[in-house]
Amino acid sequence: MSLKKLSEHLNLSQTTVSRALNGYPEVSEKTRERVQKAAQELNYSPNARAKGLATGRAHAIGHVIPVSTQHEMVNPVFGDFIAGAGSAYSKAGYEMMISLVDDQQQEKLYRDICARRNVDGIIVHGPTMNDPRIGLLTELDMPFVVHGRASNVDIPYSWLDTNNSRAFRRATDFLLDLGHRRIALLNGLEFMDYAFRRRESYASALQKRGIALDPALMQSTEMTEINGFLSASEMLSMDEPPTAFLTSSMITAIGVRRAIQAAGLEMGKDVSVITHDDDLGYLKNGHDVPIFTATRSSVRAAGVRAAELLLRLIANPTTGPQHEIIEAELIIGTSTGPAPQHP
Amino acid sequence: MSLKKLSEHLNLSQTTVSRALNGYPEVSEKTRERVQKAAQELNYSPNARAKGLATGRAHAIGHVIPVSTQHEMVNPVFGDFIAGAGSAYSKAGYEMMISLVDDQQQEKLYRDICARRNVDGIIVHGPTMNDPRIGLLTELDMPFVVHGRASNVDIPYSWLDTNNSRAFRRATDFLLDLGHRRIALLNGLEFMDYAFRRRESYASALQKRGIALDPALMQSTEMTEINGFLSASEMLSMDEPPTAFLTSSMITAIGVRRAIQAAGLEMGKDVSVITHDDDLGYLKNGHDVPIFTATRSSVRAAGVRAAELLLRLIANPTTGPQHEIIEAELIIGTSTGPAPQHP
DNA sequence: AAAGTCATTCAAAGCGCTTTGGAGATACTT
DNA sequence: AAGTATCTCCAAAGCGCTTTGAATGACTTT
Repeated sequence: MSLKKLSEHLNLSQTTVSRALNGYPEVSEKTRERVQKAAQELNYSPNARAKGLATGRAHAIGHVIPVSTQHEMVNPVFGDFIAGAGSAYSKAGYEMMISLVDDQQQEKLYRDICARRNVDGIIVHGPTMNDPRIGLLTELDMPFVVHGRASNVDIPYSWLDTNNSRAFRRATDFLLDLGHRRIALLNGLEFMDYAFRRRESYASALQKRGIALDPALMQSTEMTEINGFLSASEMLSMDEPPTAFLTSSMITAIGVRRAIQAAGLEMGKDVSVITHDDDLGYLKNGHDVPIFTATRSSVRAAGVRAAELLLRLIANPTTGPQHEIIEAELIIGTSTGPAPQHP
Repeated sequence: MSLKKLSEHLNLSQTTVSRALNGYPEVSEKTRERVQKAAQELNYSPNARAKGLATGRAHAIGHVIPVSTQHEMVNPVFGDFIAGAGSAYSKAGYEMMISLVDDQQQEKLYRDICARRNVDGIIVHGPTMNDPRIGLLTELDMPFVVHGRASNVDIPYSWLDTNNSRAFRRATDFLLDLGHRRIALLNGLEFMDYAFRRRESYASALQKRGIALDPALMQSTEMTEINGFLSASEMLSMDEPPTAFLTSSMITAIGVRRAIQAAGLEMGKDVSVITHDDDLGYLKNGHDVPIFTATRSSVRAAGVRAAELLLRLIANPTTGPQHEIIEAELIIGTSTGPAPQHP
């Protein structure tokens, strides 16, 4: 069913039918209703490509997901972020276009996407320090919003980020207040900007209390259950093991819990654990009482807001770069307790 | 940079430039090289919408993800499936278009997608029994591949599925061979076809050995850590608790492990656990030795193969429906052992 | 030398929509 | 009654590409 056929069927011009369906005022209400009814009945939906060509807008947003070739791993938060963003898009009548790209050929892919013009904007995932994509997209004049931030990038750009610094400072302080002095950090890969920020604020919180950093208590790996288990097991078998762990994801924390139990210790009593919790749908942190004390920030909500921000940016191209920061809540679970007293 | 500008720049017609870039033979090699060089330098990529309009092909595949409004949850395997499919698409020069839809308005969305013509094919996720989408897409004449199968749908259609029946029969038999008689099943929601199949084969394996089904040992929930923990805790406190668990996902199994430990029991000795393992990137089942005995089948690989199958279907529209079945491997970890002997 | 082939190239139509710049009909002024 | 404003509606151009059908010139063939 094309506009042409529909208009012939109605004995109207394509102009009138188009205007009737798109809500223009130069059409009588009677005609509009007649047109809408027929469109419904004949299941007419305008051809998106033709519409895009004519209007110059694709009504689609691109998400470019970096896939490191070494790890062949997709960040597990990605599914929830997409779910959030997707719901915002469908409300606004936008499509979501996803491209995977390995780190090598980022620039080419971004250039292609922009040249091909089948998205009106881009969400940049997984920013790193000095991320080159920000300069590139600015130069290519493509609206974009970064999920996260990129330290050391000094041109202005739009972003939406969890306040990782604040969250990890609070978490570290919380453990310090409980008397912990040997606090381990199981961080994500630190070329990722958020991981870099988390380490910085962990470090500064310790130093503010005059506690020297111990590199043996700081790990930076992919955030998997196994890595949490391995790192924690190793640290727990040290001469002076940590009394608390600060981890970057629920999955890592689950690995830490396993290591604690394997070492014959009790979580929340012998060893405390705080984790960041992205509030993933399939990985709820307990039901009534949270299991892990955690800094919680819904990545799904972040997806919604990032999408909305980008859509606003596209609608009003003159407004400059926008920022949004999301504060994580510190929720108290059963995984933390006072540092054990040594005789 | 448009074709028109490029051709003016080269003093050639649009026809010739288009043909040169698309590999048609009616162009001299010298001209072709000149055109390709200029296109490269000026960073020309044809406008995807215009190309699509002219050729009638979108060079994009749609993935429609069901999001149950009650649960607001995205299946965690989705990220890995997409990663697999996406890599196949980018190799073939296709885009991936993702739509989220809540169960209510499925039909309308599918009709719209087909009418709007901005995808050349669709991957159907999460088939249920009697899934109405299969009939609908067949009627709308849109190429599609189902990830999974739909029992009770009798029209032919293309699908790719893990052999869930075989996997769960083997897993159940494995536990039976170890002497277990009270085997619990923590299944996914059973309106999903794969969950239905899994239960059927679990049940038939038990019955084949003359063991009556105990409804108290069969749960069907969303596959979360919490649900695994809650179901297992409840069952372990029964008068006659199960000596083994069969779970539908690693995440559930992790919850079961927690319940076992919380009950003061040892996994692999007091209680055995077998799980299905989708081989997700961020949830590896151990490193050298698997933690859980599991039926393993990479959902990422399934994504690659489903995408390839659909692309083949689109390229050769005359071939009838195609099927692909993926066998899960049974891998032995430390979570299983002989049934404990009661005095 | 005329006719036929072949290799290159081009002008123009068409994909399905939006949008510009009227045109015709009706209602309102004076 | 003519003049003007207001409603409705339409024909046609244009978005950036592919593709058809034809033209051009060089080279063979008769």
